[in-house]
Amino acid sequence: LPELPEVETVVRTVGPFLRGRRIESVEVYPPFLVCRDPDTLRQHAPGRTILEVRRNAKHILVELSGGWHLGIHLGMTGRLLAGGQTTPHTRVLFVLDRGLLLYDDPRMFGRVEAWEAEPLRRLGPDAMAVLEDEFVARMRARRKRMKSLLLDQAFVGGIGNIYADEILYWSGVHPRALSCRLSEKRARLVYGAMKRILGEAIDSGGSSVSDYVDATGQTGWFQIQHRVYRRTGEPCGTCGTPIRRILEGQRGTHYCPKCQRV
DNA sequence: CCGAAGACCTGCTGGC
DNA sequence: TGCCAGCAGGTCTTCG
Repeated sequence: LPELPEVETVVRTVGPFLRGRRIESVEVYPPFLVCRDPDTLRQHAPGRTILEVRRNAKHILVELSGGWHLGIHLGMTGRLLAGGQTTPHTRVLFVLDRGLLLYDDPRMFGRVEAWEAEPLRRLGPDAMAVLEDEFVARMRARRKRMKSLLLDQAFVGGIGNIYADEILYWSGVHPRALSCRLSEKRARLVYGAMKRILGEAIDSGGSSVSDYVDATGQTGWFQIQHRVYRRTGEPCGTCGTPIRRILEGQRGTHYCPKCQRV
């Protein structure tokens, strides 16, 4: 469930439960794809206190006492659960001084790792934090198809396949439009759509889970009404033209051929 | 620089 | 009803 709004919801939901907790022990389960270095995690996480839980783009950073960090990425199907029962998909289990923290992930594309220093990543500015002028300037300086650019985490961090399609729909931009060809005005529309759509998704996820510690954001996630994503053949909500599906950068891409002509 | 293709995985669904 | 290709919210590497 993991694009920026879902990760933000997880952090807001699970963060308050974790803050101040002490990690007593860690269990890592084979085949060690999610946690590829179980020894480091088992050696350095127990005994430390969780100071802070933060989000950067789609990454969750858990700040531990003594300068260590947990880096968590949910991949495609990862879930971070406070409390609850282990499942056949539980890959990492943290025993806390009060309660449990589970990382579940059927497809195992996610990652749970321990780092001594804060990990450096080839990551652009966070999509909710980037300033408009910077976003617009960098977009127009690149020559790349808009769908691929929005998905490029080194350009801006946090946008995934669903929100990329929705952002382009709301700003009237064709997924294959070249970023350098957008007018400044149009680029600002893309920025505005990005902030509005991600912000609404965060509000929706956050409001529906409030203080519910063992939720992961799913509840908020499914309340969101997509206008083009996975609506191939359905009439566009604006003009009625059937939504089209193409492949762009190996990702399923949905758009309205009439409303998105830029 | 760019884009395409394949790899990494399991699980659900849509069409026959 | 049952089966299987195709597809899935992400990223990484290799190759042309």
